Amino acid sequence: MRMTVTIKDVAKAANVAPSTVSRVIANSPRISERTKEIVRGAMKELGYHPNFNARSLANKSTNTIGIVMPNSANKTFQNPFFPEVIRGISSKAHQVEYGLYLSTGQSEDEIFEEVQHMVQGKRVDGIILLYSRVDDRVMNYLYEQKFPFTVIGRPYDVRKREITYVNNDNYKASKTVTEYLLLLGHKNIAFIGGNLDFVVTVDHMEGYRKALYNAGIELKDDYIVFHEELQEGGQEAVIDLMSLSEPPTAMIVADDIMTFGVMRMLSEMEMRVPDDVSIISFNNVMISELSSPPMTTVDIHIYNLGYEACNLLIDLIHHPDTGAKQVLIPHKMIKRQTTQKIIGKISSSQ
Amino acid sequence: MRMTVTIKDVAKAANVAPSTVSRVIANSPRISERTKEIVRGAMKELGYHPNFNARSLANKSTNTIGIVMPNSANKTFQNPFFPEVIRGISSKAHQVEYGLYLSTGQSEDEIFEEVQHMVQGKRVDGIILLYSRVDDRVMNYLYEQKFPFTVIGRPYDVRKREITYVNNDNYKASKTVTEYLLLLGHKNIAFIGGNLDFVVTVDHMEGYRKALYNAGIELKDDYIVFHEELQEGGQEAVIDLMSLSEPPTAMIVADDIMTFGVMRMLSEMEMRVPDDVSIISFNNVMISELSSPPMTTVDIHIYNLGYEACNLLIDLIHHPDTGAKQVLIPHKMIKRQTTQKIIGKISSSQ
DNA sequence: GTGAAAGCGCTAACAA
DNA sequence: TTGTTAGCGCTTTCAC
Repeated sequence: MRMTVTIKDVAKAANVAPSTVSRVIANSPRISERTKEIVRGAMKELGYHPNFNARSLANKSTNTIGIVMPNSANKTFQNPFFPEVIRGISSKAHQVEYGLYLSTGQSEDEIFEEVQHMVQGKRVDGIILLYSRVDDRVMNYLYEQKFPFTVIGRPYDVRKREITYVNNDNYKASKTVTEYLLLLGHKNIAFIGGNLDFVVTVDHMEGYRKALYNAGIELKDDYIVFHEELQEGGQEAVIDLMSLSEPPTAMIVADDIMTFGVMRMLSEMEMRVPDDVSIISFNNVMISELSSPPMTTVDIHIYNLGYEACNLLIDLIHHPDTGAKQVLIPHKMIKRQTTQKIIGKISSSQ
Repeated sequence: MRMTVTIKDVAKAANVAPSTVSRVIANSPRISERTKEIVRGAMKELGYHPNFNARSLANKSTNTIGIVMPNSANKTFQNPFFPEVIRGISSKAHQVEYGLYLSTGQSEDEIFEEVQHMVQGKRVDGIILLYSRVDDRVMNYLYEQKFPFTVIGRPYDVRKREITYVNNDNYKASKTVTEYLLLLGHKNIAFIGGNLDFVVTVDHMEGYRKALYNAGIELKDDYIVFHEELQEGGQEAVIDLMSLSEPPTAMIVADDIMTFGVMRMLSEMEMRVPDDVSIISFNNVMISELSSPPMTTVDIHIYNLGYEACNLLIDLIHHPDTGAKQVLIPHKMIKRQTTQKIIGKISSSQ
């Protein structure tokens, strides 16, 4: 294999000093156009490419950002949500010529250790957390280290204003969606949430409660279920809910993929959607429109979440001393065909 | 912010030479347990973490592998296939303490340029290509550079044996699936393939042709359609196919996600699956079992594809001079409920 | 506008 | 078993 060509080789070939070559790479204005051309010529001729690690070492900056995903041991990760956020992140990162480094840990401990390595080993300049957990160890660590990071989702605790994040107004979205169902005449509305450790689940819950409260409808514990697993979760939830003496006529589901499970189980039980049960869920991932019937869901603009998170992070890296920022990505309810007025149905009480 | 603690600081604190500390990090057997302990103590005390870039520079190895995805501009990337391969890759990578670096390019040109940077800039030790395209520029480049890389899918051309890859026997899978449909009595079998630039599509096609040929059934061009887009693609394909004077009674679909589109459109046309049309597709991504009815599909063991690709790559990096290897991941048809015997010509019974 | 030289933090010969 | 020292390839003062 041919030897690597370094800055020195180029310098020799162009008859200049290594430092000059370095300046040409950085396109320093203090170098004359003439020598720039000569040097560039030599670089081309020799097939020179700057060594990334050498630059990073001298520079103390890597031009790469770390992406930390929730523990991929469970199936959470299979959610098309992730490719889509990453697509958003990628897009911004590519614009500013930053690279992406991915966490590989499968358990919480592994991830934590990995993040420490990224940070202390100076492997990345900043980190994006693709999730927000209640009292998350990784987030706390990053915060204490004052390492640049942004979160997709909102921090649960009081440091809200000291942490840079991008989020949807999940509380509001959930509230609206509940109100919508209420307007359609539903009174027995179930809530199928994700893992309660995630802040988004908490927010969804609160929105749901508030809407029911405002409408003067009593909260039924039986109508509220949480499930971690996306596929089985949805299915189990349906079994539980439909076994109740007064089964719900509408369901709010935390995640589109879960909705597939919900609809699947419902159809197995020969319940029709939306005739027997109305459903609204969240996210609007690509395949959401491909359910039969296509699902009504809240588009949270996943791509934008990723893009903006990256944008904020880049800012933070360049200007570490400006305060933390928070960005809210607007959501939008996409009405498709899993919701319907409750008219004929006599099964409702009160 | 506190100064970074380096190997020298540790050396001083432990009263040894920097090189000794370095050897302790590498856990060299030539260092006595006693000094190892002392040094480790000092490391802990000072909160030492090795600088990744410095190591890489001195080492000429980065312990990270690059993942190159197809251009994420189009929706291909949203396929849950990708999180799942990456999960497989992650898993192996984490075992051997390798990091993952992700391509961010959106177009073919951008990706090509990026790969060059990764390779020439020594940013990664090896690369995994998550797709195999006919006559792919990136693959050709890597091949010429003799840079360690593995492909998920098979190279199209004659260099088959000189390139390390992991693949399914897509030809065979497609042939089997076609034969199965034939056995169920179907004669009008359509094929809905992906982008013909991808080798997998070619292989699927060939398997389908071969099975029909063996059965003495003439190939109808009208029954063969290709679509790039997963969602719209499936739907458009159905429109075309069902408009034929003799519409197919069975369909082989390149991808589970596409099948969702296919089923969606079919249900819109009030065609029932499997009563009116049987469907088999490929991949068995997580949500495949959540279609209504759950789809029959070929499980290609996506996770294993990723895991094995990473495994091969690590091997290649450590032993660049052993020849190229090829690994075939077995597939398995998962019979669910979208296939059925064709009994009466008129969709009947039940 | 350009060059010389001192690092960035670590590894690996070569010595001892 | 451990220390000395010369790099790895680049950036960046400080001179000129």
